[in-house]
Formats: sequence, C-alpha cells, structure tokens
Amino acid sequence: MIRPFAEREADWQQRWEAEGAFNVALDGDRAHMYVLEMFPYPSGRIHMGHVRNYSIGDAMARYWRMRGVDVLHPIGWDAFGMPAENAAIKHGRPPAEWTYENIRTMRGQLRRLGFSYDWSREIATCHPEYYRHEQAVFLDMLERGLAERRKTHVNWCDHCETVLANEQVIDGLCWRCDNEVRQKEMDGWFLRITAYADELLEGLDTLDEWPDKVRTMQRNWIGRSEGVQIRFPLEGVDAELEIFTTRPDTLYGVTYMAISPERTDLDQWMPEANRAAVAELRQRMASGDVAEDEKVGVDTGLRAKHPLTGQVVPVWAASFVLAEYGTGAVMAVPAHDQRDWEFARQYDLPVKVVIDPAESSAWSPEESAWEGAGTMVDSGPVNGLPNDEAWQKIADAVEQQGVGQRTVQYRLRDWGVSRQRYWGCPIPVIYCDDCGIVPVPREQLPVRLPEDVEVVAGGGSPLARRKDFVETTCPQCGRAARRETDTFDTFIESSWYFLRYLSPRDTERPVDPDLARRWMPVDHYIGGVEHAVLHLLYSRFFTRVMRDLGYIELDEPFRHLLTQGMVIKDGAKMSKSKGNVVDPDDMIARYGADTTRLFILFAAPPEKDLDWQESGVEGMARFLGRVERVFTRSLHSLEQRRDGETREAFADLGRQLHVTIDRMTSDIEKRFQFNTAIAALMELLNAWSLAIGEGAELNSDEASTVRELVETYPRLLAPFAPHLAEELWQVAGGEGFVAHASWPQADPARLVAERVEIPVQVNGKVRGRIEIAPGAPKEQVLEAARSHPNVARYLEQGTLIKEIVVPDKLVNLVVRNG
RNA sequence: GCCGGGGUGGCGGAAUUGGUAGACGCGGUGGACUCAAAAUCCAUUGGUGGUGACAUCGUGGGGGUUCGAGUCCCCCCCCCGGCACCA
Repeated sequence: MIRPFAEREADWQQRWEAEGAFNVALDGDRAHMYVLEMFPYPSGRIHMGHVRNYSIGDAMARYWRMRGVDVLHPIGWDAFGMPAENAAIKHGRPPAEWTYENIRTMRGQLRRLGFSYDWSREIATCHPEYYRHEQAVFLDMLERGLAERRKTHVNWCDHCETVLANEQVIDGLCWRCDNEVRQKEMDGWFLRITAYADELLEGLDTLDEWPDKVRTMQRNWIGRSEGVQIRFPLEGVDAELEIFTTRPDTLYGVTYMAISPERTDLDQWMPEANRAAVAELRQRMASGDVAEDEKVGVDTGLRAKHPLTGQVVPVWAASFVLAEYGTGAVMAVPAHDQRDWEFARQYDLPVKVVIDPAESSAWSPEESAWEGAGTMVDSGPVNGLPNDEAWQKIADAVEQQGVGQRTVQYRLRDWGVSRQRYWGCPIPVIYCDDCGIVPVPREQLPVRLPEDVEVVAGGGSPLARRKDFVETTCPQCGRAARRETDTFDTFIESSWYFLRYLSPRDTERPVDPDLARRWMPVDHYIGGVEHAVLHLLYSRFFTRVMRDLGYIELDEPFRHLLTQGMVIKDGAKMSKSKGNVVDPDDMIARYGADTTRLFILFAAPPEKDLDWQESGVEGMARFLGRVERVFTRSLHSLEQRRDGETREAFADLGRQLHVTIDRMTSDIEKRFQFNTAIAALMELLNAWSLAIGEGAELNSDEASTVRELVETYPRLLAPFAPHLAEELWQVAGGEGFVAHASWPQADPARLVAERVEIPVQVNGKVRGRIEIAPGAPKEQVLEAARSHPNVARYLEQGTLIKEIVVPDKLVNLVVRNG
C-alpha cells in the first residue's frame, strides 16, 4: 500500500535516520564525491531560498550515491553573528540560548524535508571545539606576519556598532542592515589577503567550472593594474611627491598634480594660507559636505618639478583623489584623462595634448579628454611613436633616471577582521602594558566566549564589561594584562568549515591532511551568488593560508560552483518586509516535502530566479498523485495475463524508458538542469499512463515492459522525490532503500526507434513528413521525400538544384523557380 | 560609463553541435464520469485565414551569412546583476 504523504514521509525519514543511511566512511576505496551547500545562519526558520539551495544539492548527492559513489554530504551552522545579539536585546535572552534553539528548530525543518545529510558530521561554528582551531590558525598567521594589528581608516556602521571589511560595504551601505557606512580611525586586526592578490587572481583561471560572472566579479574586486610609480620633487622643500599611474605614456602632458586632502604629511611644507584652505576642505569632506561625484579642490601652494622636463606644475588638494589607493596622489593629464579634464575645466588649469588620435577622429580638447590610442606629440624623445610604445619607453626612462619604477597596484585591501561585537570567536591575544601584544599560549586554547551574558542595547560589547574575561595575566611577564575584547568577523568561520566536515570531532587539529588530500576540493558547491566576493573570496584566501601553514596541500577549495537564483513571488524577492514569504513548513504540511522539492527543481533551472506559483505546486502534487495511481494500476495489471498482439501504446514504451534514463542522466550529471530531467519523467509517465489505462490486462511483452517500468521509475524519481520513491520501491518489492539502489543505465541498443518521422523541407520550409527506418540510405530517404504528395507539388514549381539530408533528422530540397 | 547575463505563447520555461520553435508544467476551452460539485480521465490550446487538406506570420527591432538561424556576424532598443572618481 502507498501511504498518504504525511505518514510515509515521516516514516522514511525515521528509517533513514535509524539506519544512518547517509553516513559515509571517508576511508572507502570507491570513487568519492563531496557535495556541499552553503551552510545556513541559524536565524530562526528555514526559508525558501534554503529549500531551493538544499534541494539542488540533495538531488546531486542522491544521484551520485546511486551511481555507486561514496558521497560526503554534510550540514552545519554558521552560528556566530549579529542577529543573535539583536534578538538577545529584544527578548532578554543570551545569544547562545537563542542560537541553539534556532538550530534545533531548523534542524527539524531540514529533517522534515528529507535531505540526505550525514548528520554525524554536523557542526556549529559557535562551539568552542570548532573555533579553538580557528584561534590556532590565527596564531599561526600572527607568527608568519599574515595577521597584523594596525590603526587605519575603517568602515564603521553605527547601526551594527562595528567595523566592516571593504567587501562588506555595498554601495556605501552596510551589507547587513543597509545603514550608511562612515570612515573612522581605529585599531584593528587585519589579515594580509593582499599578499595573495596575484595568486587569487591567477587561480581564477583554473576555476573553469565556476560561472564567468563570479570570476569576473572577483577579478574586478582584486583590481590588478600595472603602472609606474614616479617621484616628483617638490620645489623649495626637502620632500617628494610620489604618484602611481597606469599611463606613463602621458607623462609629458602633466599640467598639475593632485593629492588627497586626507593626506596630512605635506601640511608642514605648505604656505600658511594654503594650509588653512586644505584643512578646511579636509574638514568639509570629513563632515560629508562634499558629494561623492563632486570635484572640489584647492591649491596647496606647493610646486612640483616634472622629473623629465623640469617643468614646474602646481599641486592641488582634490576631493576626487582617494587616500587609500596608490600613493594618495596623482599626476594630472587633463588632455587624456576625463576626470583630470573636468577638474582642470573647473579650476581653469592648462590642458596639454600629447597624444594625437587617429586622423579620423574629430576630437577636440575643448570638449573632453582623449583616453584612447594615438601618436605621441609634444613629448620630447617619444614624439611620433604609437602611445603603447611610448608607454614602455617612458617607463624605461623613469627607471633609468632613478625617479621611479614599474609597479603593480591592487584595489583589494587587507581584510579587517576585528568586530566590536560579542557573539563571535574571541581573538586570542592579550595586551600587556609591558610586553605589548602577546599571543595566548596554545595550551590555553580555546579562549572561550562566556555564554551567560546579558546584552543590552547600545551598551557596546558585553565582553568588555566582563571582568572575569578581560582581566588576565600576561603569559610572558605574569603581570596583570587585558584580553582582546573584539571578536572575529564571522566570515572567518565560513572560510574553512568545508575542511572541518572531514574530521569534525578531531580535537588535535582543524583538518586531517590525509582526508583533505583525498576529499578536497569540494566537487560541487552550491549557494547564492551574493557571496561572490565575500565568502567565496575569503575561502579561497583561507585555503591558501592553511596550505602555506602546512595544514593541507590545496590551492582551490571548490571545483564546481553552482550559483542558484533567488526565489521570487509576485515580482519581488521573498522577504518579510514585502510580505510575500511562503513558509516551507506550511508547504510541507499541505503538499509534503516531495512535492515542495520537486516543484522547486522543476519551476526553473538552478541558476535562474524562480517564480513561486501556488498553482505550480498544485500541478506538482497532481503529478505525484498520478505517479501513485499509474504505479498501483500497473502492479494490478501485472497480476493478469492475456494473449494477443502487443498494443500500439506499449510498442514504443520500453524505448521511451531508456530514452528517459539517457536524458535524465545527462541532465543531472552534465547539465545540472533538473527541470528538464523532471519534464522527461513526466513525459514518460504520460506515455505509461496512456498504455496502462485503468489497469489493462497484459500480454507477456507488455508485462515485461511494465515490469521494467515498475522497477525503474522509483529509482529515477529518487533524487527529487525521495520519500515517494522509497514507498514505490518497497511496494514493488525492491531490496533495501531505493536511496542505495543503483541508478538505471540506458541500454544503447534500446534507444533506437524502429521508425522515425522526419520533416521534409522545400527551400527551408517544412512541406511534409516522412517515416523512415533509422539509418536508411540517403537515396532511399530522398526518394521517399520527393514522392511525398505535398512536397511533390512544390517540386513541380521549379528545378531541383540541391538535396540536403541530415541522417534521421531532416531533408531539405532546394528548388529554383523556373 | 565599463564588465557579465538575458529578451521565445496568456504565465513558468524547453529547444544539448546551425537542422521539425514552443518539450514539460500552469492557465484556458470542450467533453466523459456525477443528481450536482470536487477529484479524476480524454481531447484541444502561438497569431491570422480556411469546414478541411493546407497556407501565412511568428523567438526585442533592423540588416547580413547559410540549402536552412531562437542559435553565427554587424548595428540598435530594452531588462537584470556586478563594478564605478581605482589614477
């Protein structure tokens, strides 16, 4: 008997769990595959985005398991983070309690969805046995100079009361709360991701199974540019102005210099009046008085000497010059840089043309800058050269004269990881008045985060108020000292969790190198594209760091990346604020997990956004109902026999089954296109349903086809609707779990049809169809095509000049009008 | 502005290597079953013309290559995503 969905789903989930059906031993000798979905933040409840993410991953995991591969498919919790603190403030409960309760709730939801996780490997990053290893890795980084403490301008979110990394500022707003981010000068810990900039960039070329989109975003984010640093001596003072340019070819076109007003180091050389003006501009910018795209500047009174020509040009302080990029100063070539041009316009500075665009161009320096290629003019020794050659020549000259050198600049900044928050991993350092920064000795790890705290609004980090946490003794001198009260950016936990799943209870080390050698990289990594330059960049960095620290031998953590689209309803992303949220639990209760998962996989290919339509869910429930009925009728039919001819509807059914297997196999394995795999399953059911009718009696041919369908269909369904598949498998007398059964194999001999219908075109338009035997000789096919009555009609109207035959596909007859 | 991805029926989407455009599902229409409804089953469903066989138009717009173009090339329009004073 096939039981109602609620009953059967609960039962199969319980049986899978009781038998540890999806636990995997990592030391087997079979082929292996690591399928991973981005782990969730335990925010309270699973949402449809999660269901989509995990349904995709589970389909892949289940498929490969049936292919006889050892599949590692773990799950865990990205459990540190701000929402826990906000909830604590709101409800007066410690963040730990709130977090663990959410994990319980969400774990239950995931179980009700029937995902095939190895639950024995579950991790939560807020657990001391997880973060102790992270602290150890940080100490290693500290020793290697890959982690440093610095005072700099940082991104500060007033709402979250913490610092943000550059990657976490989206369009000037906080990635988490959309609050405006402002600059603030602070001490903090930085990880030297810039030391890996080139490697991270080059590594992208090896990631040929990543979407181009993500690789491009990372490339842009790293922002490598090759150029030249050039020193301009300042007139009358003992100082130089160093600039970075990617256009040394335009060096002879410099008419002024521009520095960031935030630079204070040159103040001492400026005439008093100018110094005051620069200070005022600095003040205006700090108070947000100068708009983002506004170009404001003042003359600093300083004069720079051109290193090649000796010409003297003014130095301006200009709002458009970024303090953090390059040297915080630029040489301005208004004729060949639009930004310099606009500034020159505004302040009536001279424009000097040094590149003559191709004669075809009607460019005028009165109207805009010319940033394109051309021939050098008014540039001393390089006159007449194409500008790309001049680029190298001038760079050579600069280097030979000792006034500068070729360099590479990056947009990427070091990763600021200090967070002035409580619910995160403690940074394992101690501050001693005498010894300075002292790492926590390794035998004292983990530095535990006290969990019994009270969090209050606007009170800053509760850690700073906990004397029992802050007050300690210096490991070096033994005198009273203070612990660091900032915690790590929670993106650190997610930068290595995929390694931890291999040996989640290992107390000795973060990762088992032998298992990592065998199981890494992750074969299929599935998650949202929103992490393109956050989690995915950090993880690539951290993997390399752990490699260089000797933990693993691995460059790239994720082989194939699948970025799934959003879940949309009524034209907008599902969100509480839009009020268009569909609750997964509600769907499970009304339609069951199988229907919900199947709909999600069917409604759109994984990378595209998915439009949630209740009618579509109902359609999917109908489909599964039909599967049950056709299946039951088939079992009934198999008990009755008749003599006589095989009926038309059965004739091709066996072949269709094998075509379906073939299509689904490539859809899942190569194309990751589950919507068409499911469509194929539906088509097969339609043909089967038509044949079996209300439960017809069968002759022996028909019976063997139906027998094959009954034995195969549950297996084809298993990656998508695992509960019903188990139920059907059991009813049909299958051994063990269908989840452990073998994926059906298409028999190539049975894919071939006896007859195929192909279109016959005349001048590219379909004028008839003929039925032929597959592989029929060309002449025979043409003969049939020409004698088709409707085709013949068109042939009569002209002369046949060309005949094209695509074997078993199409015939095209070309006729010239006569 | 630059980079990336798109634009196909009433809707979600198929079309894998240049070879039958619209698979599959939703929705619609007609019918069967029923006292009736629901559920289910069957048929039909891109537009236009035609009783029909068929014809004709049709994959954002315009041009091109080809026996043949949703797919390749050129120009343009629109939508989505990313970056954006990065020197």
